[in-house]
Amino acid sequence: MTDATQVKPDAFKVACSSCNLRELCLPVGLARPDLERLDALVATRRSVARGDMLFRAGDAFQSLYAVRTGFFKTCVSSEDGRDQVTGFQMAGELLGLDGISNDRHSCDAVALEDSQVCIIPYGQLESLSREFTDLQHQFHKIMSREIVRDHGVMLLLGSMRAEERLAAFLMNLTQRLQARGFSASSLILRMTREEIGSYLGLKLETVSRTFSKFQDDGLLEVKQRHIRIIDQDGLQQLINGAHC
Amino acid sequence: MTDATQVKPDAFKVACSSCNLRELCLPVGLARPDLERLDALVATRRSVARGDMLFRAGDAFQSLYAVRTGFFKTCVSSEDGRDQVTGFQMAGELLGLDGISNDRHSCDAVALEDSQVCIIPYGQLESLSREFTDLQHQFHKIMSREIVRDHGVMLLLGSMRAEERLAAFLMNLTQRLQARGFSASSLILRMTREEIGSYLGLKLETVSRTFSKFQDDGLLEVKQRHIRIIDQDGLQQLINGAHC
DNA sequence: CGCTGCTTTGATAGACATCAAGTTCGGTGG
DNA sequence: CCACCGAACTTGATGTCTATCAAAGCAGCG
Repeated sequence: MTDATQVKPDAFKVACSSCNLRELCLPVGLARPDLERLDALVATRRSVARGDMLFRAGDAFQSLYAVRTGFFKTCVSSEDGRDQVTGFQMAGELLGLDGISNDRHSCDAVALEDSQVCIIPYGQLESLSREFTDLQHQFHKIMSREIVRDHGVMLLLGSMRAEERLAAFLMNLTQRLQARGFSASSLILRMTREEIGSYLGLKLETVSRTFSKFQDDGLLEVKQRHIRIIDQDGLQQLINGAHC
Repeated sequence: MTDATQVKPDAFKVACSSCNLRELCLPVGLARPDLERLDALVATRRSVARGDMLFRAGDAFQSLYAVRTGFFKTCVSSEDGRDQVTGFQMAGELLGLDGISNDRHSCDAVALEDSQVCIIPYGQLESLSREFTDLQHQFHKIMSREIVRDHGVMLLLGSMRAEERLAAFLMNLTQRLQARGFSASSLILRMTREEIGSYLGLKLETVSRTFSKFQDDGLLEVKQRHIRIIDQDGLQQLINGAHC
């Protein structure tokens, strides 16, 4: 499908300063001058076809990537073939922070639909954030937020049951979609049941069964990957331990 | 026990530049001039008695903390009383990175034995790392390493069985202890079975049973919190999926 | 010396995994 | 345009692992 020689970044660009994601992405809260310097830094974009990898574990780390359009998953795997989805990323979210620690990426980033990312050369980002306090601080916040998010996932994996996990997952997804102007009640999943299961520490059959149960309980309407949320409060109660 | 009025940081200090943890802590790889500036920044220390909290979720975020002596756990909890240990920290490791995202800490840090931490005022660290490229880069590496570590825990929680989890936990602990000059084969656990269980997504009884099984299988000698590792390779094989 | 908190161990139950068919859907080629 | 194919999904039957409930043992400390 995609021509392998066509690896060159997309020519045309949209500056951060005029990007409609600037309130969700790296530039949050930056003033004019900072923003214009950031424009110069984030000069190139790259398209990633559905199923292709943006980077993979072991690749040399050069840049961070901001999702401009589309949807990604990241997965780590252990020496024996165990595999774990560590996150799903949508527009405005950053990919590649794992690479800083070692100068090598430690996970794979796979596009779950045809996507576009902005390339943020890491060395230049470090330089620029030595100049601009706000950018520096914003970048630190993003890394810290990732740590906090991961702790939330650990809580989920360590202490929740299947229904709670799936409910939490759906609430998180819709929340993020809503922040991007999408409906709070209707969504299309970009990932398979197996990928959801991997993320949530469940088998795909359990994910499927739990979707069915939610439908039976009148919480959702499920048609394959089309989900309509009927009872948001009900889902929230599930997360808040409405068991025992 | 500890006098509540005695909250003032410990007066006497040991400079980063002459600290025996400098190869494990924030100063890794820093040259003389950077190191001396860091000395000025990390001026104060604080003692935390066993069972006391260094900070708790919701506290205003001011500083990072480097463990100088002792042992900590960090835990997050959800609105309903669910609780999850997200990590154990020993000498040279940093605490408080979660706080950057929100200007509030999002987890509790509890001393598991009488401990001492070096206080790293965060605002000053940001200033200094605008001046010193190496310090900036080192700090970013530490945050990134935390993210990578968390992904490893997600893999553990999402895809490993009880024996594998405990084996991985023990191997990780001994590795870190060894890097600090302790024996690779003999250790004293600073945490309860319940805390280990919380971290590993298991109940305390399961942790206890698994210890017993490891002992029966000749992998360990377990006497309460005293652990002697007899068959390191055996443990490693367990982690690498020696099941099925 | 007797608490109290931590740990071990046993018996049972429950949640999720596994194995095994079917079903739906989207894409492809005739 | 329709039929077919394969991937993804659903659903059922069964099994395994871990949680839960319960009781007893151990160890450190006042």
